[in-house]
Amino acid sequence: MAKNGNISTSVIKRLPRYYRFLGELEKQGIERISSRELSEMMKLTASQIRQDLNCFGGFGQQGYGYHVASLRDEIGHILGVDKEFPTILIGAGNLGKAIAMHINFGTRGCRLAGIFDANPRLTGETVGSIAIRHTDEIEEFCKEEHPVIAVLCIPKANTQAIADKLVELGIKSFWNFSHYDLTIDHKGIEVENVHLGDSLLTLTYRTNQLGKAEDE
Amino acid sequence: MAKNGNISTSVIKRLPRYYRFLGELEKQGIERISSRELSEMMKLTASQIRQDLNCFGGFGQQGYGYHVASLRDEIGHILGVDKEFPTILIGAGNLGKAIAMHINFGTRGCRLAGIFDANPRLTGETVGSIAIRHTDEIEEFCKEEHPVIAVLCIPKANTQAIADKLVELGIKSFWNFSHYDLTIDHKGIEVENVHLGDSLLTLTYRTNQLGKAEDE
DNA sequence: TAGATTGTTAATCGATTAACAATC
DNA sequence: TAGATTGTTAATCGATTAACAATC
Repeated sequence: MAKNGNISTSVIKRLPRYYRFLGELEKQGIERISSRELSEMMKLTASQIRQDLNCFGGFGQQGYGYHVASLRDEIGHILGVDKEFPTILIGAGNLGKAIAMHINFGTRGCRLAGIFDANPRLTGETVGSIAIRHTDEIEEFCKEEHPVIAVLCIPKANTQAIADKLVELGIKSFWNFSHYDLTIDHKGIEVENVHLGDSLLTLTYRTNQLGKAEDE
Repeated sequence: MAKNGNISTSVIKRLPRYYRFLGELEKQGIERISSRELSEMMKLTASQIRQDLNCFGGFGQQGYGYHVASLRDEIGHILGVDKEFPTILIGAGNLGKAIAMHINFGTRGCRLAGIFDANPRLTGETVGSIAIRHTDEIEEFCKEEHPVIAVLCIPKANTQAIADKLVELGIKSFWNFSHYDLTIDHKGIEVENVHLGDSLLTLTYRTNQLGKAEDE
């Protein structure tokens, strides 16, 4: 299997969604599904599903379809849900705490190993079962625990500097929630910028368009 | 101006980013910028920028470029930042509170008018300056205040039912954070699904690929 | 075997990039 | 005017969809 290699990002971005839908199907006790049935559930074309899955290998069987449980396992494995990338979160404000509590890192190949904040008043406070450390301790922590992923929930002014520092300390991937477009020029570093504000603005745009259509 | 109409979603999704970068430039006191300069900052092509902006009108001037402040204003207007869509947020758990506190609704064409939670113990507690109401009050609230946008920070099991109810109460647009793919079949309803877990999972995938490349 | 449904190739569609005439 | 840079058309590229032979 896994004739992996250069998969387009369009495909990659659909994989977690397949994974979720297959999880639901499995939970409902459904054993097999055809690309056509799945396409109706997910509101995309059967062709696209078959095309996407075939980037990684022939997971289906002619005349039968796909075995839900094993397809889900395959996709999970491709995504890396069976990994345990040590992960740190920087910035334990409203958003940082919420991300720490709300996201199940464990089911997504990550292990949340440490939380840091520059505010000494937060030091020692716990989020879930994890104590907040002061940011001064990041360096030592990285040398001991070798985290690979950093979640950034910090003000935009500090983001680039902190990220550069973290790269030196061995961080390979950033999940960036600050209102700043993080770019790292070193290669071998991955960045996922989440811009919640941008997401809301596109909804505002579409809401506004609804009103205009009415007027015609 | 505004030869608006059927703009592709690829373009729409880039608009908030243009808006942010132009805001930064304006803050730095930069008056004019060419598509080439902007393309270098934003890491996309000058051609794409000119193409994108021309969907809406000729905002530039040959031989000069674009006037930063007025281009920003134009894009802001297109996005609808000058609107005040009344917005309600349902689910005042970790994530709901964080969204309420962390997102500046006002600068994005929205006015956060109410926060609701099913847990009566939260009723009366304030988030920012807004008191949490019990979900039983949503109906009355909608009849009085006519909110247009709903932010859903609720468990996936309830999402579809609550959304359907809200459509009846006049909500036009959903910003959905639940781990559920909300689809509304009524037309004239907009949905923006935010799947933070999916976002993390694509980062896990890429992090995993980094390790593999090393082995070659 | 016959029916169903995949894997895969070919056709279409849309988005991005390149090029250049228009024009400030 | 000459130089710069847009607006816009044409060319390219990539992603999606359609079609169908392979095969379970």
